[in-house]
Amino acid sequence: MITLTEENYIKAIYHLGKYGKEMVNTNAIAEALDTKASSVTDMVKKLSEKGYLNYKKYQGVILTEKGKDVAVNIVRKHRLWEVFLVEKLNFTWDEVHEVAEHLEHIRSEKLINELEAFLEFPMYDPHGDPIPDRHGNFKNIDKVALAQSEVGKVYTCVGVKDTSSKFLKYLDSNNIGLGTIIEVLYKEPFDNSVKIKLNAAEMVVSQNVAKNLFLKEV
Amino acid sequence: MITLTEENYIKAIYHLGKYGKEMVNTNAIAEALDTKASSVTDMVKKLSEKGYLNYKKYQGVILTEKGKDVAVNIVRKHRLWEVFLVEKLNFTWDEVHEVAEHLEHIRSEKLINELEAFLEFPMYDPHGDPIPDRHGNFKNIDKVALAQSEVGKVYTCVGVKDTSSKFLKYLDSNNIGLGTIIEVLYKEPFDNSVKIKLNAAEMVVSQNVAKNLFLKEV
DNA sequence: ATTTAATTTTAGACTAGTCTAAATAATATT
DNA sequence: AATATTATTTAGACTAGTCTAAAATTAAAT
Ligand SMILES: [Mn+2]
Ligand SMILES: [Mn+2]
Ligand SMILES: [Mn+2]
Ligand SMILES: [Mn+2]
Repeated sequence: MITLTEENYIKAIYHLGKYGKEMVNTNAIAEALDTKASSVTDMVKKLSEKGYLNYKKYQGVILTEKGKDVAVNIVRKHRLWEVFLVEKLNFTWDEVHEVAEHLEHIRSEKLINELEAFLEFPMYDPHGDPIPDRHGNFKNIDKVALAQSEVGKVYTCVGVKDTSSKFLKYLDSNNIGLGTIIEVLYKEPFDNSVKIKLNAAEMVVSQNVAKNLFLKEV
Repeated sequence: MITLTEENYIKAIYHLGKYGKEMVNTNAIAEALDTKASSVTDMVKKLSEKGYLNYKKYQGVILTEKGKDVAVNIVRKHRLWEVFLVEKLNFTWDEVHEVAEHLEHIRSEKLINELEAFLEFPMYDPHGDPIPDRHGNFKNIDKVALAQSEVGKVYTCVGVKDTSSKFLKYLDSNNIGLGTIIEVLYKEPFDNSVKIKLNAAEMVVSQNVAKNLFLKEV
């Protein structure tokens, strides 16, 4: 039996370690889950004993295959619920995360597979993140942050890194969303801000924004 | 803050006490929640302190208005999710209860109100039970158990008392469901079994079945 | 190579919820 | 009315998860 709390730890470790590929240290987990480092130490010991990850004292943890399977399954549920909320229940992309955080823990194979079919097997969630299929397979779209884009080229917005309500509302208020066409006009070396063209208008976004907006060449 | 466990206790007490109108004793709660009487005592003390019910030692508990509000809201969520599972996700009426038991605890006003609208404001759940509106109002249909029906009259099946998978599958295998027309042919005094006519065929059902099937005169 | 700082772990305590076993109260039976 | 039975509560212990404060380890800076 796996608990809701254990699932949250495993998912956090999965994301912090780039899909479970890198080691993750204690403080990073504590930060992500808004808890204390000592609590994390206790939990990773337990998760290690249960076979979800490998733990070396003072070194950090890395997910096992078993741990990655759990993580991917939760991510799958999280993203499918997000699609449901936006497509069927009139949620906006800045409202879904909090609710999906709870729905992702509902345990029913039939529920999630039927939900997926009901939504007609969506490939991406409302933030542009890929949705794993029932076998845990998914492909990452090759995308580049606006901060790493090239001046003069034209891109489509395909995702966001920061999924906080604040950031998403900022994008909304500037008419930036998935599918928006963006031309990179100029990069200011002084503060790394970027001048872009969208909907025939020009605007300047900060480095912070440029780092959290993912694009794909058209 | 109210916990998931507290919600389950309050809902159980609500059902055991006929919509929170009657006192409920410790053992009944323990039985319903598959827990021990001593655990119940601890919990009702806490729920009493939190104002969800009135507790008198050795006497039992009865829900306060605050407690009833919580209960009705959980029942609302439970039944709306059941409708969703049957109407949209191809669940059968014997599969929904277990999953709804978890979904009912997801806390989001917007979620449940949008879900209700998405389902086009259903009046009844898949077992014929009424769904409270967002203000907690609902009306009980006037129904009678097959065991209390009158010989010679014709009824429609409008609900079930026992919602266990076993009972519902029994009904399925005999082609009895909500809306089924049933004529009461004969009541056997010896064992209180009932002979009925449905779909032009005759069959005999046990007292146990007769007590758990709700009908309405046509 | 020491000292300092940052990170991580341990030790001990706390809450929520549960259990068993013993004690108490209420009810039923003689 | 006294006794036996049942229902309920108390006492003490346990697990999951968390915290603070102190100890131990690792990494950084002299
Ligand atoms: Mn979560
Ligand atoms: Mn998302
Ligand atoms: Mn429940
Ligand atoms: Mn139901």
